[in-house]
Amino acid sequence: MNLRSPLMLQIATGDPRPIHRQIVDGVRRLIASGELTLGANLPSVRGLALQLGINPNTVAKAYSELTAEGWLDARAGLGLFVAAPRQRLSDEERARRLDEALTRFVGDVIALDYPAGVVLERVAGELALCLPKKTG
Amino acid sequence: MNLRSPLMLQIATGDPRPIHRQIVDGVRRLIASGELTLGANLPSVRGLALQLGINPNTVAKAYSELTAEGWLDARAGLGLFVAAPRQRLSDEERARRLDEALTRFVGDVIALDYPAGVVLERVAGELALCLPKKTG
Amino acid sequence: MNLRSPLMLQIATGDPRPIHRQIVDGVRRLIASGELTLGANLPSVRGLALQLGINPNTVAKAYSELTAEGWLDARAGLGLFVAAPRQRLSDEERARRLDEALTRFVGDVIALDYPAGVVLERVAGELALCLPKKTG
Amino acid sequence: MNLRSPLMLQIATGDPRPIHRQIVDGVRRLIASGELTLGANLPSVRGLALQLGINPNTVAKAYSELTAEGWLDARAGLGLFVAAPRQRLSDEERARRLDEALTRFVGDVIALDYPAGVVLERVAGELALCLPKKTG
DNA sequence: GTGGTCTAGACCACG
DNA sequence: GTGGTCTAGACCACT
Repeated sequence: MNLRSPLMLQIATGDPRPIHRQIVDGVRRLIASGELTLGANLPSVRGLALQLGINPNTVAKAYSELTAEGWLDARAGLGLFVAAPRQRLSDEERARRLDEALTRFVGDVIALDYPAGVVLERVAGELALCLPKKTG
Repeated sequence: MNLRSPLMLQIATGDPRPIHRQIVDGVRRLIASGELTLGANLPSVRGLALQLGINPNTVAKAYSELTAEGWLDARAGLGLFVAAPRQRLSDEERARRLDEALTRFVGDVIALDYPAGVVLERVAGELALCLPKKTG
Repeated sequence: MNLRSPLMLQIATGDPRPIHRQIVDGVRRLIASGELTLGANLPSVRGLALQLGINPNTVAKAYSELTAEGWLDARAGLGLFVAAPRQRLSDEERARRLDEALTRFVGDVIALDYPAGVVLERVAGELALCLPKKTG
Repeated sequence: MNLRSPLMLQIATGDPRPIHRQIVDGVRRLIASGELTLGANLPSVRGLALQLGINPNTVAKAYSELTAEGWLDARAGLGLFVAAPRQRLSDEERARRLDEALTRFVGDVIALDYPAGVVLERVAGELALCLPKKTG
């Protein structure tokens, strides 16, 4: 994998999430799915901002969140790198966040009146895209 | 279950969702799960506000969203009632919203580093709680 | 037409509709008639409140309804924009709402004792103003 | 036409209009369509309340509105009768109300994205049910 | 009593 | 600056 290649990220203007959130989610996804591996060098703040056509401050905010959460390591003068996996959150916190995401997701999906089987298949499909290397 | 009984709803201060959103999600869930059936009378705006320790306007906002979405009927002077179920959204809109919810959910959950199987089990469990009529 | 220009909206104090409803109807009309096109930037919540001499919360309520119905996209820090058109309601729901609007309209108009021809002409005229793309 | 026959009126619980408003609209419609002619005797307050399964106060309120607007004459001890047609509202007031009804109707209908022709046909059909005897 | 509307003013997150 | 949320308190129409 070559360093400094453009991230496979896209900002969707229709997406209700704030831009920096889309970046954070996207990078976490790329790391979780293995497309960004340990030590990979991320685009610079200015580079990614240029690539996505957004304000560098927005990228900086996203990177700083990812660093705070332990996904990235910032090395002054060199850039940002995918950090070694470690227990980034306490088990309590992880469980709490899973509950929250579940509640929100189910609340949204119930309104759509899909059969449970269909929803489960879609969830499984999406997870398979992102998590196989962690569980296989 | 007697009418006007307190709703099985709780507001979590740690939850990032705004309060009125938590109420909307919760009521939709109670309706979908069958705990609130057609014609059931909901707690009054002021009553629920008192029960939850929040401002009546916040409850009114939640109830008004539920009414706009067709889940509740409001009758001034009488109260709020669970409305007759009907297909409110087009198929395309439903599919679009499912995609949106999926993307958001997976984005949230990936960061937690749970095995896909665990997540799927939890989703299945939550759906089973809410959609008993659909799966039984 | 330059962005952020004042909306061609007026609040009629004699109108029995609540203010936020008049705004919702007015904006939907401007969108349907093509005076507000895809991506157009609407006046800010505070700006429109100032223009109309009403409380910003009232404007926010109207904008929030329009966003919930899919007419507008809101981006915090950026503003509100006309959303891409899509089929949001099922055919049955649309038919139900047309029936409801018809019943109400005819109920209101009968009391006025106008000849049917006059009423029809007026309706046709109003529709022609709003749906030029559909009729031209 | 026999006196004191039940009115062809129905109260729809799903209808967002308050009950007394549904009665007022319904009676005006029956008068306008000719189903209730000059001098016809209306059901008593208690009788109509019983027929519709609602509170007599609600019926009384509706009848009092109709009397105030000049549609009915109340004759103490005898009951209520359809009043002789006279100019009940000023031309200005009638025009204002027509405008209001039009604006509301068009605002509601635009959101449904029906072709103008379809809407016009439906309006014409509804009006034909109520107004032919006035215009033919 | 009920729901609905409006105002006023505060605070937050976003860009 | 932007939109979004929440509180507080007033007033209205309906039953």
